[in-house]
Amino acid sequence: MEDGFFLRAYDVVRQVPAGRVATYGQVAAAMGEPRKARYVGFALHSSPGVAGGVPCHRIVFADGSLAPGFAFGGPGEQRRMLEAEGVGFLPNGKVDMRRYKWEAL
DNA sequence: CTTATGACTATGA
DNA sequence: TTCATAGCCATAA
Repeated sequence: MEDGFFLRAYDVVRQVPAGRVATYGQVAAAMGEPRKARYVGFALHSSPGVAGGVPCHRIVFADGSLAPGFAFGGPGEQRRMLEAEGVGFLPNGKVDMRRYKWEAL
């Protein structure tokens, strides 16, 4: 498996508590490189999954929308997982970032 | 070496 | 409001 950037990405994502969400850029920023938001997504694509300690379902777009098209079996699946953790969604189908956006302490 | 691509983000129409 | 485009940078060919 890839190491370095990917492992760092996993490490950051792993720090996101349940019931919280983080954006790609935010994870990248936590790694010290906010310009690599795209790689965070790419790393999550290659991630071992939730079972591997990488809750990729907690990572969303900057506007709170979920990953397009594919994901864990469908965006509906991702949303369901987040709701199961206590994350609330807005009427527009996006995560209530104002309330659930994670901040690196 | 250059070109193409991508689970992003910001900006403009 | 939604849609399209540009910029970002690592990896692959």
